Amino acid sequence: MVSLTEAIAAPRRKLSREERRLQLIEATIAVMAEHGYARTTLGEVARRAGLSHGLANFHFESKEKLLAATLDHLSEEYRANWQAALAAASDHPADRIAALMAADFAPAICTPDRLAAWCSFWGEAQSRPMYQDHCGSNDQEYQDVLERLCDDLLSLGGYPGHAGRIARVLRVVTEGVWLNLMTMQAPYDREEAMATVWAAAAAFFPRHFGAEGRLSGA
Amino acid sequence: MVSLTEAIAAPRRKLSREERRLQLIEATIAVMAEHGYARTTLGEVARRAGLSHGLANFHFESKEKLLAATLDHLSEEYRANWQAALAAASDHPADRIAALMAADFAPAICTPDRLAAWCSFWGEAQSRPMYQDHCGSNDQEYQDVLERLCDDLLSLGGYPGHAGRIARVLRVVTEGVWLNLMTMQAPYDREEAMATVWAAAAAFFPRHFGAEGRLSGA
DNA sequence: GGAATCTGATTGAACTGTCAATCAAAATGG
DNA sequence: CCATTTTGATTGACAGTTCAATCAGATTCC
Repeated sequence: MVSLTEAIAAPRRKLSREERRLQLIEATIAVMAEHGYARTTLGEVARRAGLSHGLANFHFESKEKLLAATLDHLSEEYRANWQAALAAASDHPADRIAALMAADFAPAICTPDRLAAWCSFWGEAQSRPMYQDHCGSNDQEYQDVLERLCDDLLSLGGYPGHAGRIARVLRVVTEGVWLNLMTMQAPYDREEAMATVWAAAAAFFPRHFGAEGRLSGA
Repeated sequence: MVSLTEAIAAPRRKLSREERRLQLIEATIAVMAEHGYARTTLGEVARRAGLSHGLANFHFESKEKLLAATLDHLSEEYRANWQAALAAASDHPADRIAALMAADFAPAICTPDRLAAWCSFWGEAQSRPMYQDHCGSNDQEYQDVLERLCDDLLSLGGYPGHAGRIARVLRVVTEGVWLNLMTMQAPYDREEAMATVWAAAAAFFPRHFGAEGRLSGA
């Protein structure tokens, strides 16, 4: 017999396949951030999600596939975020570059949990082939888009320089800042992190970027 | 003194404390690079060194202390490398900055094994307090030195900009490039890696740096 | 009722840390 | 200069723990 209160208080025991998978993936991100890759166990993930550990195997077949799905989730989320930012930006290459760089620090993307999870996947040799399978093409696409935009802005602004290398610098500055946010005892805040990437952009494109980001008066 | 043949044919079963510790540390770096932090076991380290796993505990008390000693070793080696490079450079801040940046790509430091080991320590949440204890002050010292040099060069060259942020950009570019070398399927070579950091330096200090590094005609 | 979902006990493998025995080298003594 | 003793490095077996994966059975949904 199911009472009304019971039905309200207790969420459906049975969630849809996708909802349950997502719940386990989010728990995996949280556990990875707290305990690290090495100590991310199915038991801990299940406990965090309030489920039994057998369920993780039921939905993902193996721990390895759960981790792969987690990486896929992060990768897709990241890609959707920068593509949405690009879609909302104007046609001017400087605006598009600014949108791309700011997107990496969007509150939904740049959370301690997610940064830590990314770092775990980068750092763990064991996960490297998986990373390349799941993220290699996304990373390449991002790099290609950014390089093309840098090339356009170099022409438009009459700047000297090598588009590929400038794009790579802008890219690794973001990754490096992310790494700083993870490894430093007392990291600087989001504000200062963005000021750092704007400093890099301003160095290459001084008439289009300043310490606060995109210069509108150009 | 042991005879020459003896030294070559049969390595002494008994090495000095320091030699044995170093041997185990080097084996740890190799195993971390190959199997990752999560699958770095005392047994595997010992096997790599041709010793029994009990010996690792005998010399380091615990796995955790072996990993801490390994991080210490990497950290000291890194620090000695950049300090030696600085000592060999002229007084001109641009020369000193160039020396510092080139030092990170010295063949002794920038090996696949060592890069992978660094990435493992960065990525593993579990090792983060240890990293801060053992490397926090070294990282800070490097950053302070670099910032001071950037400040000097800004004044000397009459460049605009914020020394702290420029120093941070130069620093994270190197770290980001290191990360690229680890995570990319087909990474660019050392030559291109250095060209990338020179592009960053040239963006901030265009009269002192070019695509090939330090400009001598300034 | 039957399929899909979920639980928790169980199994077997792998790992860390411990310890008593062993052994090579150094120290000591004759 | 050789024999004996001592030292401490080294081994390998063992105990205790943790974990991934399995599975039989319970529960829930349609």
